[in-house]
Amino acid sequence: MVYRRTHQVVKRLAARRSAILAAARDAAAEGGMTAVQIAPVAVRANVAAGTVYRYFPSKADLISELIADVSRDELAAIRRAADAAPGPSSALAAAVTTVAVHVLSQRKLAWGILAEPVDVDVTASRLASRREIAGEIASRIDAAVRAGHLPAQDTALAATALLGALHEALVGPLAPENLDDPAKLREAVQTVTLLALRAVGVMDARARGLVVQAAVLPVKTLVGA
Amino acid sequence: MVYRRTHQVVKRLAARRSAILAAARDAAAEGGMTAVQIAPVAVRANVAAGTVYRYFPSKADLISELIADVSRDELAAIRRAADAAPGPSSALAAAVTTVAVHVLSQRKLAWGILAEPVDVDVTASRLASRREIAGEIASRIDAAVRAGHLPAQDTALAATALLGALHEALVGPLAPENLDDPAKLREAVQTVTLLALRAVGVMDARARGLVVQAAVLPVKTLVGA
DNA sequence: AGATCGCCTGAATAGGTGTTCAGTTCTTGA
DNA sequence: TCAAGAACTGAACACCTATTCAGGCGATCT
Repeated sequence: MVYRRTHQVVKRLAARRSAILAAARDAAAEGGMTAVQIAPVAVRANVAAGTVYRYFPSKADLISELIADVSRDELAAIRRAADAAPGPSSALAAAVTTVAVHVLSQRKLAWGILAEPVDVDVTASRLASRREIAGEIASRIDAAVRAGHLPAQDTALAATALLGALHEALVGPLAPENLDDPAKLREAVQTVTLLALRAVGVMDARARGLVVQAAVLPVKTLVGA
Repeated sequence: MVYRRTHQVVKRLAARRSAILAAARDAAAEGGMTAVQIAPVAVRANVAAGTVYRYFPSKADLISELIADVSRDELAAIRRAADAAPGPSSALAAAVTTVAVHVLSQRKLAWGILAEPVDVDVTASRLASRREIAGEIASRIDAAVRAGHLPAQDTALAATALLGALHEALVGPLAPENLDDPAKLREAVQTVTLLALRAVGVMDARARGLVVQAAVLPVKTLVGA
């Protein structure tokens, strides 16, 4: 054999793969999942349509991996924010705020990942994504319960409900329009975070305090970006 | 002219139209929106595929009307339940419980109406549906606020968030599995109702009372059906 | 009964996008 | 430089379902 995968080739292949995924992500961020079509994505990634199939068996696989990627980033951000908080309740508040800020800063992408109609089956991947995020939130709620800050409850169901509330309120079809204005955005984030905290049993007054604390870092991050 | 729409014909036309809509609804209830395809729906309704187009300009129109229909029923049920309640807070609890029970009793249909991918554009219709229901919930929250039972808040956003929480927790992909068991079902309804009430600022203890009260009628209705 | 008109039928059509594959280009090691 | 094999290309293909329409059928009124 006179052809072997040299290091250089391996690197180029990996780069192509990332380029295709990045192209898909960009397309989704701009035009939602509808815009993630093989031909356009190929153009963005500077390859031919057929090439995409050398890296992903099917469109479903491409999108699934896109979803997994975005989820991974999201999960990491949530953990980072929560771990930096001083206690279980603030950690929960930080986690919720992080989700809110993230979905708002990439609304089309978030909608695409979460709920937008796609012509291929990506249920499994979406399910996994939700499970990861919901699991993280659930364990934060759990920690707060164990610390005696919240009443005992079905934390899995609560986490799911919280995410549903955030998503629907912030990126769903009824989401407020002018969230491009940083002030409005901040307000929306705080409003839904407050709702979420109260939902799991944080007292109104205490919840308001947590919201303000939690809002400082993520919103700063977002507005700066 | 020797042919005029006689009463009998008008009635038959109306019946056909209803039959087609009913067929679409049945299909959606059984197999989700994916199952709402012109040919199968036509078969269910005992007409030819072409006939569907004598009643609905396009598949999008058919589905839009289906969505509107279901919404109308839903809204009526919510109003009925809320109006029968003794005060604004119970009315809100009743409204939320009604939504929960309804989506649970027709999960596939609800998922189809709300969020399932469809190959035609039904955004407008879905938006209208959500707006109606969210509006009703918002006005119930508003009434409770005005009565001094809840803190002042952005009621529109709160209503949207509540619906998102209910839907995600009860019919979303992470919804618990065995909700066919009436006991589990009742518990799930109560859990999410409790979350919802606390979210808008009802105190934990009071919320628990409202939940139990509100659960009596709708759950009985559901389990009986 | 029969002339007339509209409703119904269902096979054929249309359109759009994921997927394939024969041919071309590039990379490697001798 | 060159043989061998891999990767890439992009036009053609395949498939699926909404939509159409020419012809048949049935209803209406005189």
